Amino acid sequence: MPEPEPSHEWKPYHHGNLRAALLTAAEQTLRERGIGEVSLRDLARQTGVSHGAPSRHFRDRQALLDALAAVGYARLADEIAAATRKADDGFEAQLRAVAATYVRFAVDNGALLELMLAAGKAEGPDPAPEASEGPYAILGQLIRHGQETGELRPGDPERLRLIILATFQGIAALVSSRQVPPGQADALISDATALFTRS
Amino acid sequence: MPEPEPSHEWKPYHHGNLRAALLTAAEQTLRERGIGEVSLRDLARQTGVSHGAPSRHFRDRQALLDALAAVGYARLADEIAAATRKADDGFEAQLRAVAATYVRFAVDNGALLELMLAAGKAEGPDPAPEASEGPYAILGQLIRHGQETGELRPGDPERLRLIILATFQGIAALVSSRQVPPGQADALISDATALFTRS
DNA sequence: ACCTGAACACCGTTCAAGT
DNA sequence: ACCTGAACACCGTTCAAGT
Repeated sequence: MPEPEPSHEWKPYHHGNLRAALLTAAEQTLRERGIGEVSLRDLARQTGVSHGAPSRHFRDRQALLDALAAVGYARLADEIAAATRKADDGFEAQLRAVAATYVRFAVDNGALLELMLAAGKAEGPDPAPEASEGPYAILGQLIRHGQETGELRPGDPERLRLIILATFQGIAALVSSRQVPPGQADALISDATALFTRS
Repeated sequence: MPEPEPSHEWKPYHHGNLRAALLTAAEQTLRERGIGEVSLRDLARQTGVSHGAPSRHFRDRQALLDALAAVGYARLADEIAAATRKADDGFEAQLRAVAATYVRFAVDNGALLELMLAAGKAEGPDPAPEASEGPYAILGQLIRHGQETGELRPGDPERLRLIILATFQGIAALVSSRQVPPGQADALISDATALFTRS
């Protein structure tokens, strides 16, 4: 007896969306086994498709990794936006919340974050969002607001943004590379934040 | 006519030191073509040796990369030590010199530094030196000295060390990942240093 | 349009064998 | 002690061919 007819005309062989399935599998492999273990052939096996199929959706391995990095940036931006909305009890608390979110993301998604930062160094198009959007834009807005209300020290806001970003990113890197235990992160973030707000 | 006798008894087949030759070739390949292109087989070809030979000196590919990271840490420590010796015109200048050296190292040896930082996350033994030695020790000494003479703000020296280290490392990461043009690094370093020294 | 499957040129790792 | 060379199980990428 025949299979029930698929709802309509063309239907992908195995997936409604092989592309999405590959990305999901890739992120899981990245998390569990590290970037070196992410191979197109293995992802094809995991999603039940022949080893040549992924090339329809990603020109090569790097294209898949770039797409994964873009997913990571979108998620980080969401998390930071959510954290700032939650911490509405003052400017310094919001700044701390941004940092804490960044550090937590770095700890929970170490390999993914590494991929996101490394993608910027390659030749191809950078999957990182522009400074005007994504996770960094929120920090920029926060800094301008803090300077307007006098809760943040004065000075070139762009340079201040970069220093704050560098410090938070550096703390995240120290925690993520286990040079600093995660439990110490909050104290470090508080110290650093106080450094910036204290005029 | 016979080859001139080698000076004495045993002589390695092709090298006085295959290990060193492999590391040199690896660093060059790392710099010119990126970490993904560093393969044991290719290094064996470059050094004129069979593809199985490297395993006598490095158990596997990761062991070679770890050794390369250790070389990097040693060189970074040397450069930072040299920079602080040179900049003997006051505490703040020394602190700036350390940061500038770190950033320059990151720009000149991007892939190597990435390797150094990534090695800490793997399972095996970390090639990074202890906090009591290597590049980070110099920063610790500098900070203690700065606090004693009152040129650096007071506070837990270990936490201050970590924040300063994080900030410098973060600036280096921003420059290295091209989120900040190299020409802007010095201004950023000066701003950050002033933030730390100004009580 | 989307996927298959063979083909090619690469890997890392292991291991008996040579010197 | 140190290296060779074959063997094995993997890769990424390409491309004619199928549905």
